[in-house]
Amino acid sequence: MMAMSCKDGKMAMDNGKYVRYTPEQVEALERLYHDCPKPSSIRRQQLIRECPILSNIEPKQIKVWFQNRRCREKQRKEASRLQAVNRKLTAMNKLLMEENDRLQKQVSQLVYENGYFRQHTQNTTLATKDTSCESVVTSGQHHLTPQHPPRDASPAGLLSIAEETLAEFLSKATGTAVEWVQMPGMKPGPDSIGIVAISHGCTGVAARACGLVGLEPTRVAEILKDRPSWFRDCRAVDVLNVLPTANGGTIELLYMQLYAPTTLAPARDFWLLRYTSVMEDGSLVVCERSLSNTQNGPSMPPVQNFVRGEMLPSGYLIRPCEGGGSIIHIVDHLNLEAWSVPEVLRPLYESSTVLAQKTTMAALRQLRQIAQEVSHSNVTNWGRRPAALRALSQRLSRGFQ
Amino acid sequence: MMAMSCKDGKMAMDNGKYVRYTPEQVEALERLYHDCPKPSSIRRQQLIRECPILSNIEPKQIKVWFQNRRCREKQRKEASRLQAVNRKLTAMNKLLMEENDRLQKQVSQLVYENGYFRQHTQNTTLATKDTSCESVVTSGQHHLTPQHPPRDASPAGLLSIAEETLAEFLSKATGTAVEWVQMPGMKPGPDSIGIVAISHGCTGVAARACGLVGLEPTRVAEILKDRPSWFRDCRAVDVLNVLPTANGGTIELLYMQLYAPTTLAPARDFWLLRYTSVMEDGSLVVCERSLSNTQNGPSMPPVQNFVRGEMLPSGYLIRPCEGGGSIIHIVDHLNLEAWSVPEVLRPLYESSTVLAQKTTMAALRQLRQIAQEVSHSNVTNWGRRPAALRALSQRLSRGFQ
DNA sequence: TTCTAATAAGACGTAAGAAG
DNA sequence: CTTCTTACGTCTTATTAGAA
Repeated sequence: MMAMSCKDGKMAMDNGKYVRYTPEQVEALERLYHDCPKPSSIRRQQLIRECPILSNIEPKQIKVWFQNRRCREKQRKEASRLQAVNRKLTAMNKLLMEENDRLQKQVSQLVYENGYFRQHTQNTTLATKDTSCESVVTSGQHHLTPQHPPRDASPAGLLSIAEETLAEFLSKATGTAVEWVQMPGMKPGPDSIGIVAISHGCTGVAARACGLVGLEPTRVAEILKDRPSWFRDCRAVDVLNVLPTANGGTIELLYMQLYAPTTLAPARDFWLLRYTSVMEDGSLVVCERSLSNTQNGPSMPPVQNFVRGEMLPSGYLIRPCEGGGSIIHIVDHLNLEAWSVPEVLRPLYESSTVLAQKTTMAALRQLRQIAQEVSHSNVTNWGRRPAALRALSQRLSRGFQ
Repeated sequence: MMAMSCKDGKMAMDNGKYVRYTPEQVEALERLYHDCPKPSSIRRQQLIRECPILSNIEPKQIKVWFQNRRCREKQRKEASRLQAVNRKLTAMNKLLMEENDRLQKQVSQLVYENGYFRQHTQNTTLATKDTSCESVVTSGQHHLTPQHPPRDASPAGLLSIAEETLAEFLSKATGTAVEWVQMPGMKPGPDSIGIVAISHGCTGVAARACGLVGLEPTRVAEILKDRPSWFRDCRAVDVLNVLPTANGGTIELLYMQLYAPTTLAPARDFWLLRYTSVMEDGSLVVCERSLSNTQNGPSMPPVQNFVRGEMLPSGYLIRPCEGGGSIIHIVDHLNLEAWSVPEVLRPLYESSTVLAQKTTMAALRQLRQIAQEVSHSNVTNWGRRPAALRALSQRLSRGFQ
């Protein structure tokens, strides 16, 4: 009986032992595999007859050997393919980063040279030509704002402002509406926080950043909208009104207060419209701008001890990445009304670099940190659910045998 | 006796059958694994006692289960890690390419605006200021050439010219010595041949490209030096002299003939110095320039039916990539003496775009094609040697048992 | 012809032996 | 122990013979 049960075990070998094939056998099998990795059952029998070294291996074992061999090759091939792709992408990345760096240098050089030209041209007699040229360059923000019908606080009026804000934000984030120059000391790199640039020669101070984050777009928007949690100068953000739009977006009216950088100057407050929407390609956009009387939009009375600051179209463009994560573009563009502080303090209010460090990069840092926490907590209890689920499905398919 | 042989077979199971553990058992084991993936043998015995569902599994099996489980996790983790890296690199690539595109647009805009300013400034009274500014911008090539002691055809003289050529080539390839603008219709992308740019507002015509190639640097240099094999307009390249340099490089004196694009114009020939050298970082550089009387260098008499063309510092920078392959930068910079052809034909000699398409991109295409052929021939006889070698080593280690 | 059940073959995951 | 290998159970899919 025990003997029978042993044979039932289907080891199907003469001596009932687990054997490894001899190197000669393996070599013969490898050779055959090289010629034909997928022999039919007839071909396999033929092989056994033709090759004396394989004659003591059963047909079933041959079949299994070929199966396993194919499986091994597949696994190895996939792994090496992935590594090759990885190497190529890494190299491409390096090349692109260097090219980026070169372009940034070129841009900086051209922008400063340009500024020089412009400055000297203004002092001379090229007034008419100059305007025509400038309108080509600073295309976006200049001629979008003015010529609109009067707008009020009605939904239609707000939506009009919102859409305009969106367009202007995007042209700064991904277009050439602002002459961005490389942020001093910020080279793009795999370990850097992202690509950061600051404005040159536009009104107010502006900073721009883009980077990758391992979080879903909605989560990113959530985090970034909660400005007090990552922007240390942000004292409060109050949502005064929420207005859904027809296209599934949301318009909010916000009141925001920032701390003053020193006690010698009054703090700033802002009266903002925030527009959150989803674009056709699935990108999430959150953009903001100040509402002011000059636009014929709704207005907000001044608040004591606060100087009303202006936010020019700014925001976050959050694009989903295939395979999780997001590509994020941030633009911060403020006019901090430097005239209202003593002259020695004005650089604090007129420095794009300061804005980039305190706001734009702080946002990226916050996102990076949260993404890291999430990924770490994921790693610890990883690989547990799948097995349990599989076990359950097996149990179900067997009817709880 | 048969029963004994079955036990000898070490299947070590009650009924001698290959069994898979029940879903309940797997679930229990997974839970234990989650708490402690590497239990000691004492701990394992304890587990069997504590967990009634595992009581019919032998201690040895438990040990094996944990071993296999650890192995599986390791494999899975490695695979998912690779994939995650891949996703991240892909996203980073996308971001960098978009940023690149934006920067290229910005550069084009600035360069044209600049040209406009420069043109109009020259017509007015800013002569003194203008020079100071221009020297900042077109830094490299302008003020490197003139002030040198007279040089002759001696090794020292040639080396001096070669080193200068190298420096000027590099400043065009990786620096901002030339105002490169995006080649019309050439967007960088994963499927594109590389990043291609053409010159704006420098003497002669110039094109620049960079890209990745799956070939070793020495092989790349070999291919690129064999210009007639890939540059259809190249009629002949003769090496007249070869001179090794102290730093392991090579200086060659070449005579090159190009076909004329039409029969209405005479062909061009070139009298070139080519300098091949290895940089400290392992990069291979092949750079060339024309030798002409004006430099006090060696000279070459004119050839009948040929118009002597001028090659400004040009060349190939070939940097090895970790994991095989190369990053390649190409600069082609010619002065084709357009004055010598009828006016209607001059655009042919003055178009950087034509140069880029016929020379610079042709080089990249040739490399790409050869790399592809190599990789294909590799794939066909792949995975054969390792197995045979392994089998041999096994046989050796066993002493041909 | 089309549908269905039986069969075969392969992919995938995993238990356990072998070698280092 | 880890890594590789042999062998097997399970599930899926392609093929085919027989029935509607």
